[in-house]
Amino acid sequence: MARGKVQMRRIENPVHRQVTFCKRRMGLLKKAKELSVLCDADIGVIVFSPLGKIYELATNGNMQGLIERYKSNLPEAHAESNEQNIPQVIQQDVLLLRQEVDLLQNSLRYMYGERDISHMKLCELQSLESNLEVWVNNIRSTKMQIMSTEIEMLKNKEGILKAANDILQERIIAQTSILDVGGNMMIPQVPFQLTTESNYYF
Amino acid sequence: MARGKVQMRRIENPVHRQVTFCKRRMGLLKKAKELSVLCDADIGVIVFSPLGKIYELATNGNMQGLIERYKSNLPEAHAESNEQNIPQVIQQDVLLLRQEVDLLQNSLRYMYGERDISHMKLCELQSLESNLEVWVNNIRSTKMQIMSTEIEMLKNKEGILKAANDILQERIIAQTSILDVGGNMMIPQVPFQLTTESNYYF
DNA sequence: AGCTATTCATAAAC
DNA sequence: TGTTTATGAATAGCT
Repeated sequence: MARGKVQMRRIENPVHRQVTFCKRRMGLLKKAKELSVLCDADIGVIVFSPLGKIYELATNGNMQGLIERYKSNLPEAHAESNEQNIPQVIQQDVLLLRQEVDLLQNSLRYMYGERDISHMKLCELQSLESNLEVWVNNIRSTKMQIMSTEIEMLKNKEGILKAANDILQERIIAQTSILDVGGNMMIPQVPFQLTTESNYYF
Repeated sequence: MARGKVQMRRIENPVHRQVTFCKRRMGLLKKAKELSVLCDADIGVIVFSPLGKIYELATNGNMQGLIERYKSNLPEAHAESNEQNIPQVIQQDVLLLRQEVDLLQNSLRYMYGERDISHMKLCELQSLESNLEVWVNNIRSTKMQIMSTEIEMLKNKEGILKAANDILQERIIAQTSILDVGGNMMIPQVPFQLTTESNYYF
């Protein structure tokens, strides 16, 4: 409700969620007290945190009595055991999650493939296009960074291998001269190539 | 809370009290629902009106279960009873759907605002970039279509105006010749230009 | 935990 | 009760 409208869905960031839980829980209990005082009503509020901790408010100071009063005035629809009700609750959860999945898939479909932009106005398309261009540019520069790192690494590797190669060549030449005393075995003209051109990612 | 600060005491005027009760009760239940959704909490609210009427909200859809859980006051009780009573198939469904939702939300997060692409792999960026390019191209061709239509329309308008212009010029010339009998008033060399270049949208 | 810029809730009036 | 409006409250995002 401040600094931006909040979406009515579970807050994914656990820190934000905890902070919001704390703040809004206080707000809720305050509102309940106010309603009770202003309108002379008895109110009970029970809050289970996601971790199972209980916060409660009973404006008459007695939650048990309030619950008894509630039960005694209950329409008998709720009186049955909860063993049948819980699966219903879960079924509701499943239904909600399915809807959520549908919604998200639709959004993604819009973002990726099936973009029915035919109904958009020219200025909206203009704005969309430039936003996407900024985005693509960000992606390109990130790609460039990654590739630069890769190239740097490969160059280092190449240097190391070249040095090793040189050393090995000298060693081979030395050994050849020793073994070749009195003989005429050829010294290899082409050294063992341990390095190749770097593979760029295009 | 509006049109003057409200005193935190029982509202004496019965009409005002009833109106406030109705409004604030709705607000309280709304707040409870919001807290439940945003912070993944189970909440129960019971309100007894001054006349004894009951209003209730149980965010898990089952006030009885919530009261049981409250009475037992055992944070584990809820989870245990769930695991005992709910078929594992359903639990798996819920788990899978939750994972699906997470996955989709992550994808959307990429697509929309939080474009922290620094952790993405090169191939992912590659794919993202080409998707966006396709998208931008779609937008451009849609823009072109819109602009073509606009240009066509403007050209038509131009033609109509030019024709009107011609007619008006002829009429003016005719009138001038009539009025100019015996006089030497100048015939306008530059006709009234009713057309201009089309305004393109660049 | 405290501070604002915002959004939200709602008292009053109809 | 539903709607509108002016205003006080709640609170999201930061620090």
